[in-house]
Amino acid sequence: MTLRLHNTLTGAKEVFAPLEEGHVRMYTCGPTVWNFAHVGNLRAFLFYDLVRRHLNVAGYRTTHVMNLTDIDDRILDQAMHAGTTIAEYVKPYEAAFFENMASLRAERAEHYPRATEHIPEMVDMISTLIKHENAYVADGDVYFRIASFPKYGALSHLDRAGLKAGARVAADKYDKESVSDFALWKKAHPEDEKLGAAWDAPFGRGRPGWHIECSAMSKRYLGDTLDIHSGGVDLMFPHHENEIAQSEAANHKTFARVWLHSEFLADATGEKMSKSAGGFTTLRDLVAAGHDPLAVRFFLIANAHYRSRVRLSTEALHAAAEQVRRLREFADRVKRTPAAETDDGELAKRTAEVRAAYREALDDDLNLPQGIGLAFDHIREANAALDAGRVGALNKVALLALIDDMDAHLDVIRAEEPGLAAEVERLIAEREEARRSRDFARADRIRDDLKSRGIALEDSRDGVRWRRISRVT
RNA sequence: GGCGACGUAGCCAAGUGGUAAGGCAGAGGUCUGCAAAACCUCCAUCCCCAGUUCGAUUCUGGGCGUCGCCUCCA
Repeated sequence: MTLRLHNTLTGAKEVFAPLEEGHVRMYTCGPTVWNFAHVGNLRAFLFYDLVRRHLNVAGYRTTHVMNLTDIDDRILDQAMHAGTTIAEYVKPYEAAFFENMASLRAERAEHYPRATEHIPEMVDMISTLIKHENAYVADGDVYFRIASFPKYGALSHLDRAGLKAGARVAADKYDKESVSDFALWKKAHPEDEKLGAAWDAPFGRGRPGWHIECSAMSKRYLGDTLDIHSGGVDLMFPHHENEIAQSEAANHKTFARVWLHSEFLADATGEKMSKSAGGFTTLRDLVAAGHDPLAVRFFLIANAHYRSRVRLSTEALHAAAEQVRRLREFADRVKRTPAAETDDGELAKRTAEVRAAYREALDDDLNLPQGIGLAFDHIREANAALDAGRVGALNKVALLALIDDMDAHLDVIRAEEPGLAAEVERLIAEREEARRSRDFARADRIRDDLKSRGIALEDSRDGVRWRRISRVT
């Protein structure tokens, strides 16, 4: 089983092997905590989660770093309007980010470095770049000299001529040598002091530019060369391109060996969801509309391949919720069904084949949608076998192994249900009483009532089962 | 203007040079007090045109359409 990943740098799927045997160093671009993350942001973050989970499945230990950008122009603006410091302004959004990640069941990264806590590392790197003449000071600001880095544009495949032809580069008010030179350090303005957004540096008091934090913090936690660097496609240019320029000019080493970029999420109109464009949807919005975070998770990682665009829609979320429901139902059924006398040997063999095929799909550039499709096909077969009483002890073990394989990525199957409220339990008992006395009208009334409150009941030979259901139809 | 992606059933979506996984929705059944769940059956020739080929949805060219990046952006 060979893991192959699509490397943006080469535009091809490549066999993946980390620099250090058995250990993957991975840096992923995290949130700018100036606002609540929208579902598009969350898609990227869950993509990182999928990557790290599959690396673990493939037997690698991971050191995963995800930065928190807690200083940038938007934060400065907002903090100013709010009359507070950037550190205070950012707090609730940072907390919301971690809440989102938890309810979407993303595994925690090993490190979540904050930009403002790594100013010295950035200052060091900028000093090195100035010394090497890859950067220059202009009126208190420091810029990276793109002319000093011939490889610039290799990742995004944009050449300098193309950039100029864009003609959208604003007329610059600063003394940059070239319009495409980008800021490493911005001179402090008086108002920055009140916001707590100014630091001393050999080249003048100020604050860091956006890109330098990733170069400095990845070096601090992962060293000069990363195995994997990933982010949304929209970070490819200029952000990732700039990171490469800074890091490689400063360290004289390959910065990241593999670049993974996840496609964006579109809103209902089919256009990219973005904060600046106005309308965007947060996890909180979806939950308020009755969607289960587990369905949102499934939708974001399993509905479509990470390199294809997806459109957020109620229908798609509902389909995702149904798939989650089916998976959970199946897992539950396999677990609670007593082993049959007969064990269908063919079924066990097929289960092993499906497990292998599932793994292969994931190894092929993380094709989770394909893997899920294969699994669902088999689940139908397994359900039929359960109906027919052909699932014995061996088959149960095999099927549970398949479920575990899937849940290693999905993590929506074994996620535990919230406990039953005492009142709901009482109502179920009451309904059972009504059924025993054949008062079906009353029994149905109770069931309907529970359903409207998001609890579905199923009568079966071995008792009443309940489960939470999506309130969205 | 430059660079790029995509266009598969009502919806979402995987995929391959040899006549198209899966999920949702829908229809009909089995089971059940009724439901639900589960299972069974039904439901597409892959945007258009031309070319390469024994054969293309899959390769090449053109067209149409949608979208992205080139500017803050996951």
